[in-house]
Parts: sequence; C-alpha cells; structure tokens
Amino acid sequence: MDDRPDPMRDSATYLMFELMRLARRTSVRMFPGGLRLPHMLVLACVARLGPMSQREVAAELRMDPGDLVGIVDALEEAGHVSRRRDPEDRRRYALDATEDGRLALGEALADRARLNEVLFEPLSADEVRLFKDLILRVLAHHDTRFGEPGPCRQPGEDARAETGGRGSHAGR
Amino acid sequence: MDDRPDPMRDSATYLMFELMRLARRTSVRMFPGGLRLPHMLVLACVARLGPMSQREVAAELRMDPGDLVGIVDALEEAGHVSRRRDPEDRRRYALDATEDGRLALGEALADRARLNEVLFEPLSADEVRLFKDLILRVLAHHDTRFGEPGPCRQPGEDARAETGGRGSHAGR
DNA sequence: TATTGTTATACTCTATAACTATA
DNA sequence: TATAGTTATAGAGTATAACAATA
Repeated sequence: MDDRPDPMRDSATYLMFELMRLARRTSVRMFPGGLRLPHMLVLACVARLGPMSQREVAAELRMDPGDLVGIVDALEEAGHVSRRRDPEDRRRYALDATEDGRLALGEALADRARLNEVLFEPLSADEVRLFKDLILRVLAHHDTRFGEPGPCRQPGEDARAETGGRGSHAGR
Repeated sequence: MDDRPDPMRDSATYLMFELMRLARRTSVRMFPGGLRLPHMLVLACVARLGPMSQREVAAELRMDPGDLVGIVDALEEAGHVSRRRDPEDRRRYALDATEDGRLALGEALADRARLNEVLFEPLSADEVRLFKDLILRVLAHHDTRFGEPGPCRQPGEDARAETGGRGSHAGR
C-alpha cells in the first residue's frame, strides 16, 4: 500500500496549500463569524493609510476593484468604515476607518494572533520568526510592496531577534 | 504619508495567504490549462495507492466526497484515470491511473517543480528545505497523514472517515 | 466605481442504490 | 424473505474568492 513515497510532499507550494487549508478550517472553528481575511485587509489598509479611494485600496492590496465593492459595502454596513464622496473628485470615495472599525480590527488581529499560536504551536518563537522571514524574502522578490525592510521595524520597536539577513542564515 | 507598520505583516497566516495568491497567479501564468492542484492530488493519490474507491481518496486527501465526483469526472474524461465498478462492492468505484494519467502526472510534477524554482528563487536550496521542513512539522502536529506517530486529530475535522479495507468494521 | 457573469474551491444537505445484519 | 440500518456515489444549493468585461 504505502510502498512509494508521495511525490507531492516534495513540493513547497503543495505543502503551503495543505497548511492554508488547515489554517482556514482552524480559523472557522475557532472564530466562526469573525472578520475574514479580505475584509480584515481592507479595514487594516484604510485604518493605516488614512482616507483613500477604493481604487487606491485595490492597488495597495492587489485586489480587483470590482471585488472591493462588496467588501466595502459589508464593512460600511457593519459601521467599520465610513464612505463619503471625495469633495476634490466626486468620482472617488474617501474611505476611512471609524473608531468602531479600529476596535474591530484590534479584535480581529488578536484573534489571528491566537490562531497563529494554535497553528504554529510545534514551532519555537525563533522558528516562527524564521518562517515569516523566509516568506517575506520570497514575497519581496516578486512584489514591490514587500520590497524594502521599511515598515517591518520601527524605532522603538524591538529588533533584537532579527533572523533574516540577505545572507545565508539557514544551515540546517 | 503614513509610515506606521502594517500590523498584518506580523501574522504568519497572512504572509502565507499572500504567498499562495502569488503562487496561484504564477502557476496560471506559467502553465495555463495545466492540471490544477486538486486534480493533481487525486491523480497522484490513485497512481500511488493503487485501485481505490472515491471514498478512500476523499478520506486520504481530506476532501469532500461530493467534490470528488466532478474531479474524477474530469480526470476520467481526460483519460487520466479509469473508473469501473468494484465487483466486490458495486456501490464503489475501483479508480486507477491509466498510463496516460501517469505520464500527465509526471509532467504536472515537473511543471510544479519549475514553478517552485521560479517562486523560491531568492532562497537557497537549504533554505527551501528548511521552509518545507517547518511546514511539515506544523502539518504533522495537526494531521496524522504527515507523520508524527501518536493520537492526534486535526482540528475541525472528525474521525468519520476510516475506510481501511473492505470487510469488517469492528465497532457496531 | 458599480454591476454582471464566470470559474474554482469548499462545505452542507439530500436522494438513490447497494450493501450488511437481523428477525 | 422482510426490514432496518449503513455506505458509496451523485446532485443541488450555498458561500467565498479571483478575475473579466462593461456600463
């Protein structure tokens, strides 16, 4: 039966696929009805980058502007974002996060942190940092958003456990 | 503008989400019309584990048996798998990979390897191995398929699927 | 921007047929 | 047999997500 090894398990993208399925199921089980990732991303985007148009959000998140309509509809109905016409250019919206939206984002971030704790429990804190660092380096290679070390570390934030230089830090 | 850090980027599951989006887009761009991951998984499963029922495939891959119907339909129509009734139990199919299916699987595996090379180009071979190793350890902690002997159920999933061999179910 | 439509994936529920066990 | 319960597949329906085309 199990004589031959599964050739799929050699593929990093397949393993990531399995891990994402596990993450989604675990998320639904732990936080049913919670903010889903796309909504969370849009909310976090407007909360961080201030009043902006849907077009700008779509560009920032690499999402289809058409798909943003429904997401912003839902966030507006939930009272998480405000959506008024930009007086400078009435074709555009000026989206912004409400106070309630910022609270909801904080809760969603806490939930997601808890999810990550449960999911990555077998890894040490250093290993999780290394894991994220490897992904960030791959993303940076293909997507300018993740390009520079910029918004990952801030003055006043703790940077001592830096695992990832561009060099080789993974001997194994 | 606003140079506050994006709080999402601290979340391993968010970074994985972005990397999976990138992988899917890259895959479609490099191999339009190629075998998609679920089809590939089913094909690899029957090619490796010999003649088996759809129920067994679903259990092995943690997929919904209902969703398997369409996937096997497509694989059968493409000539990649054979689907005949199991004479021992005519409710079941005896699925098996055809020679053509094994060839197609080999090509799909080669394509996926090429995709992984392109995607993970910024990482060294050791780092990719480490990356896969970290994922495998996480998967093993939540899913019995991925090693780690021991009594361990994956979250959000029950143990309903236990179709070992034909014949006796001990507990009734 | 918004709308409409298409496709892929995942999950739920139900129907039907074939099997198992038992009275 | 007859009856009841279980299993394997099929199908409909829902929901999310990505994407294309167009108003």
